Amino acid sequence: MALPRQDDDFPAWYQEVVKQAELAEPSLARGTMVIRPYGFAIWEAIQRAVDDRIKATGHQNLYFPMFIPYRLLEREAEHVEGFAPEVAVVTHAGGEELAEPLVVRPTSETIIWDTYARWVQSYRDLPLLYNQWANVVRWELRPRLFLRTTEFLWQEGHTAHETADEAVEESLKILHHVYREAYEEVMAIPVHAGRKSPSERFPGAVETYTLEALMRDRKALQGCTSHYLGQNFAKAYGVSFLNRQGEQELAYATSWGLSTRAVGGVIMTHGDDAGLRLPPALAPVQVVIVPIFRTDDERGRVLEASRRLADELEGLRVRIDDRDDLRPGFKFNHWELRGVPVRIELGPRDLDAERATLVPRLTGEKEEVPLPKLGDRVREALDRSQRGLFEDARAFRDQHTFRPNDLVEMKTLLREPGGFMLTGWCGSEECEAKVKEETKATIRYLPVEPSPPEGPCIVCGKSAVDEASWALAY
RNA sequence: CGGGACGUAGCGCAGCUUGGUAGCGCGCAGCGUUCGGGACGCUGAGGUCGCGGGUUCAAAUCCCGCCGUCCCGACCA
Repeated sequence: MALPRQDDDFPAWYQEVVKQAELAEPSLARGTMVIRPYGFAIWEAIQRAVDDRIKATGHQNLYFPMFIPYRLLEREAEHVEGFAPEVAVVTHAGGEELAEPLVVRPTSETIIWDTYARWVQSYRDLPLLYNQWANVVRWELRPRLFLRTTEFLWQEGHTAHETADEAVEESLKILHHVYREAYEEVMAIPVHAGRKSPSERFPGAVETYTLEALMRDRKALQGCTSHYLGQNFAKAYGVSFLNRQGEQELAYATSWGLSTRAVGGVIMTHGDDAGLRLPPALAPVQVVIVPIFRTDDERGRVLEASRRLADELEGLRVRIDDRDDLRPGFKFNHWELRGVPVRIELGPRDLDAERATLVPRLTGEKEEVPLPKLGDRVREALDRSQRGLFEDARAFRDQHTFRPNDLVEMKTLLREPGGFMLTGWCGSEECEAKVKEETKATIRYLPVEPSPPEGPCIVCGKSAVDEASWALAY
């Protein structure tokens, strides 16, 4: 019943919230999950936020199949090397062994670029600005609900461009105007936009951009990726076009994705010991009205007033919890666990005084509001919750961002209190690997534009080429 | 895949050492009393004891094999 405390056991807290709030549960095949209606509603709200912005930036949705001939995967060397270990392969179907095995897509660059080859002949055919909502499968070793499941839902955008500049611009546009906005304005999760180090890059990418957020256990979560793929996939799959100079040229690619992992980010960014705290823009239920009564007479009065109130809150997602068999205290806990931003208590005492009791999930403080003012106050409380969750998360993140002077200090800070560590980095993979070996921290992001910081590499002491942000990560 | 823990009712667990009628709490159903921070009483339903094999008159319990889950590590959106 009671949740484990976050400070005592964060992973146990997380699992219990997901289960008790009825977001999702593990299913039969290892690492798969059933997303329950309440959890799926949160995902749908994220989808809407992302999809609207994808379309607003000029993209169209389409759909590619989930089965990809194995040989297609093999054409891009880096790509196959990166994904082969975690790919599920179908060898039998229709009661027979297949002449050619099919992979269940771990991502769709291969089939999409193989198709694009037939769609692109001229610079006039470019750009292709397409996105698909799909499920993908990656055979992960250690699954975790929402954060890392064998099958997950996501969108993957795949664009083809005439020039490298245009493709780079596209991948950054998506990062900032689609993903960052969805994260910060809708999910109320503050993020750092950055660039991945070569060792953390997507297999086959020239550059991988990322949004990184800090969870309440002080571990970082990668919120999405946006890749500039250069001409690698065009070359592997033969996507060439006649350019403005009349020469054959390979198209420039981007791909970018945001997955159901984002739901996990919402849980771990905002949740507290009482359960979820959902930003109103995302909350399947924004306002819950809990009627309080003893006698049948009171029940009639209070329920009627509740319905009137719900009507007045038109346009908001309002729910009246009129279950007869449960007492108010139980309902309070029930909806707090589910993160509903605003609760309104309505009982005989309130009605007699022509007021209602309003309780924002953000603060938990009860406020008595005269009925005529309630509509305005509810909307105000929702606005305040949306902003408050974001501000809280940002303050938490900033309080957990440090600039250690040496590796020893960084190691100490990573352990307690934890968070993002900003340091100079010389750019060598050896130094990166050494930090990982000694602290388990990895480079979460580098600035989008490389800008050598003052001071040396925290590992080797040579001059730094980049400011790296290190953290323990999911 | 390596190290550790664990699989018994929907959930959490006891029972196993020393083989012999499968139990407790929560939840669930019915009825009644309750109702402003996780109510209570009575009655009741619910079990291939993870799966397969072995030992035995008899296996949740002992033996062998397998499967799965969780935690820690390597891989990762």
